[in-house]
Amino acid sequence: VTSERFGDAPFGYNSSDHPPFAVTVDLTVFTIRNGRLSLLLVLRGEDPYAGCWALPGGFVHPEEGLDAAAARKLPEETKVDVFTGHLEQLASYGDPGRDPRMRVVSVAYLAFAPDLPEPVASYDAAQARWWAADDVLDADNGVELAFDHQRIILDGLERVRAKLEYTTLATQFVAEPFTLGDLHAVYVAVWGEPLRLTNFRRKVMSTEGFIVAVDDQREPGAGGGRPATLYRRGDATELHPPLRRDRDDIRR
Amino acid sequence: VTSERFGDAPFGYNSSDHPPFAVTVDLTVFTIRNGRLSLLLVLRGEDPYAGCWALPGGFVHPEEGLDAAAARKLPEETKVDVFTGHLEQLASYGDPGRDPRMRVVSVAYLAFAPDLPEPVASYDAAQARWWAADDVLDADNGVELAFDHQRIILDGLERVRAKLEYTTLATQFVAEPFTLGDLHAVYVAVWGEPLRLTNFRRKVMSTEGFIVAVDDQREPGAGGGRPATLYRRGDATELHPPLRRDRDDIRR
DNA sequence: CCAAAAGTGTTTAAGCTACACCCATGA
DNA sequence: TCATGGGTGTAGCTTAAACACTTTTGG
Repeated sequence: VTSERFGDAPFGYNSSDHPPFAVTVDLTVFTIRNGRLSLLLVLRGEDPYAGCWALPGGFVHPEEGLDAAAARKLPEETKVDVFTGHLEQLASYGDPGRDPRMRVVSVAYLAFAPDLPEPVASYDAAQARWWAADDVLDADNGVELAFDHQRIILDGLERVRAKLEYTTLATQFVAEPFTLGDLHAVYVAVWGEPLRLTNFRRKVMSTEGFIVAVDDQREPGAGGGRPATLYRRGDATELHPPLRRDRDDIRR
Repeated sequence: VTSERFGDAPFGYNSSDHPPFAVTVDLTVFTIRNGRLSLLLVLRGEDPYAGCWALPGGFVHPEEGLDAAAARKLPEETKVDVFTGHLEQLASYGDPGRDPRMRVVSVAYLAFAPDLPEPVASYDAAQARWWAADDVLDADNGVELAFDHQRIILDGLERVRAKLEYTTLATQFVAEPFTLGDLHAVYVAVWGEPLRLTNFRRKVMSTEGFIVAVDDQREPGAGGGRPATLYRRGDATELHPPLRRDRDDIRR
C-alpha cells in the first residue's frame, strides 16, 4: 500500500520496508503548586480513553523537528504567550497497540515551569488542570490515565528528581527573583523529604554560578521575620559535587 | 494523500493530521578493544552517504516494539548468536532532512558489549568494524559519518561516561570472570584518565553487590606477578555513592 | 518584648587521596 | 633473587550532618 508515498525519493523503498508510523510528542510539564510537585494533564473527551486524563501533546508536523514540535505545543497547552523554562527530550514510546487506532510512536518531552496560572478558564474548566504528582499516581484517587501515560509520567518524575541532584534546573521552578527558601521549597517538593535548610544553603552558596545575589535587594517577611536576600539564576548548569538525596531504594 | 492508510481506524484521522514517518532504530554499540573504548560502525555502499561510516540499524517492523527492534538488530549486527550485555534507549532524532529520501525518526539505542570478535569476516571485510571512539571523532582521521550519526555518537559517548559514574554497567564491558584490574581498565578506557587503582579497589569493594568474588579462584599472572582474585557481576545496579570522574569542563 | 523567618559558627563524623608497604607468582 | 602485578594500612585532608546560636523584621 501507498508505496507511492515515497515514490519521489531518490532511492525508492517499498512500504514493506518502512511501514508508516504516526509520530507525536507528549509533554510532561512539571511545576510547583502549593508546595507540591504537579504536572499538567488534559481530560480526554473522545474515545479511546474518553474520560481519562492524558498528557498534552499532538502530532509532529511534516516539516518540523521533534524539539520544535514540543516547543510549539508547550505554550499552547500551558496557555502562556512565551514559555520560559526548561525543555528536554525524555524518551520515546512505541509499543504496538499503545494506541488502538494506529501505530504511533510518541516522543515524550520533559518541561520545568515556574508556577503558572491555573488553566481552568471558564469554558475550559476541567479540560486541563494541574495535578499533584502524588495524587495522580497514588491510584486510589480515581485518576485514570490514558494510553501508556502512567509509564511516561513515572519516567518523567524520576528524571526530574535525578536532575535536581546534578543540575541547577531547580531554579527553573521558581520565578526570579527568588529567595533561598523558595529554592529550598522546590527541593522539598520534588524529593518529598525534609532536607535541612541550613546545610542546603551552604551547598548552594558554595557552588559558584548556581545562583547570584540581586544587589542588596530584599523581600519583606510575610508575617514578620527577617527579609531574605534575593537571587536570580546563575550561569552554571551542572552541580559539582551534586546535591544528594537519600533514596530508600538504594542503600550505601 | 493516502488517508485510506488509516481508514479502518475507529476514529478516522486524515493524513494532514498525522503524516506518515518512517521509524528506525540506530545502535551505538560500545566495547573495549585493546584498551580503547570502541564502537561498531558499518560502511555504507549506497547513496546517500555512500562510502561513509554509519551506525548499524534498520527499520522498525509493523508489529514490533522499539526495544524489540533494537534487540533484534543487535545480534545481527554484532554477529553473535545471543547478545549478552546491556541495552537501553538513548534518544530520538527526527530533524526534517536528516535523511534526504524521506522523513525518518530514528530511535537510538545504547549497548554495552564485552569484547566481541572483530566482525571482519572474509567477504564482509571493511563492511563493519570496530572503531576506537577517539579515532572516529578526532576528524583528522578522515572518518566521514553518515546522516546525523556524529551527534548520536557524541550523545552515546557522554551517556556511557556518565553511566559508569553511578551504575555498575562497567561490568558489562568485561567477560566473566574478571579481575579488579580488568574492571579498572574499563574505567580508564572510557574516561581516558589515570584513576588510581588502589583507591578504585576500595570504592568498588565497599559497594555491596557491585562485584562478588568467585570462590577462591585465581588467574595466573601473564608475565609473572601475583594472581588476581576473580569476580563476577553482583546484583547491584546503581552506585551509592557514585564513582566520580574529574571533568575538565566543570570546575567545582 | 515576642514570634517568625533568615543566616552563621562549630563540633564531629565520614569519605577520599596519596603514598608507603606487604604478598604471591614466574623467570 | 628480582621483576611484576595484586592487595593492605594509614596519616592527613576535605566534605558533610547536626545543632546551637545570632540577626532582622512585624506585631
